[in-house]
Amino acid sequence: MSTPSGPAPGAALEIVHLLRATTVELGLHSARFAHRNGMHPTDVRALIALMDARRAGEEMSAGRLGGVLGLNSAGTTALVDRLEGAGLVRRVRGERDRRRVVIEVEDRAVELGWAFFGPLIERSVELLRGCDDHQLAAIRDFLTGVREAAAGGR
Amino acid sequence: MSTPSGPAPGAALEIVHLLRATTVELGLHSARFAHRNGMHPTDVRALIALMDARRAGEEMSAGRLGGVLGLNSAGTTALVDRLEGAGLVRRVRGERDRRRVVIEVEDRAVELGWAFFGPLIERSVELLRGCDDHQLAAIRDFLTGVREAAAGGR
DNA sequence: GGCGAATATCTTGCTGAGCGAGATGATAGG
DNA sequence: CCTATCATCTCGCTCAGCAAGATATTCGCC
Repeated sequence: MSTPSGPAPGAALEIVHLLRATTVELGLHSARFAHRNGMHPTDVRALIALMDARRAGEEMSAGRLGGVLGLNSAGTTALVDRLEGAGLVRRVRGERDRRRVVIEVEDRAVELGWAFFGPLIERSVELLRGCDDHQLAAIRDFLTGVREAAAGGR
Repeated sequence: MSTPSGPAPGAALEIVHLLRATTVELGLHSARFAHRNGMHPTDVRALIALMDARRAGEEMSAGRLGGVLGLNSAGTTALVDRLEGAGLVRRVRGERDRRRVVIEVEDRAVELGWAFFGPLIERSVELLRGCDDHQLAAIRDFLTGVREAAAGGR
């Protein structure tokens, strides 16, 4: 009994382990989605980044997409070729700056993603429905803290 | 007003989004670890699986490792060749069944992993230190539920 | 005990994602 | 206009992972 506020000694480590296991499982879930649609993990990451940008109301150019995913220009071109060939995105020449190529997601990709990830999202929301403000704040603070710690590791 | 106990309408969705962002950030963190040590993402996943097995007191054979990672036998052999060449694991012929090859992690790999992931783990534990039992239970139940939902998607 | 089926790993040859270097097309500054 | 710069694409290559088959070991059956 040396921890003044900690309720159980190994409980925290157990939760850290559980977060890692959850991360792994979500990764496998994405991999299944990719495999089932003849895609690669990078393609799924690209679609997620594109949809995030769209939700934020931002344009995503080819170069920026490559930067987010850590690809060089050649790999980015090949990626967009794959996605465009699969009918999931389209290239649109930049209006203001005609050097740029803006990548837009087709509705089909959004539907595809929602059909696969929708149930998981709904289930997650349902899991949170039984929580009070105090508990939601704890979950939010924990995830935010871990995310910042992981990002802070340079 | 349709949610009887839900405290805020969009708060749940926000947390789901936050979990995904955290997952992405943890993946990037692993990728940095891999890149910094001249490894590939699969190599890191393999080391994690090996250390998990060791902590659970189980032996990890080459075939089982490949199964966990979703590789076929050829890819598994190449993976173990890489890790062995880097001095991170060693092959040990099975004692009871001499067809098997048991993969054991070298101490060096454990130290390497701890040096990189240790601070993140410690920070996570610290984040949980301020939580009471009620909040810890909420975090645990949420993560467990999401993990099961992701795994349940076949 | 010995023989054939089953099991675990390794070898060979190939496909394709991603990298480095450089070409092509578009814009801005003098 | 002419050059420097920027965004993207093309070419040639490397290497992770797959499919198929070779090799070594064990187990069941007679």
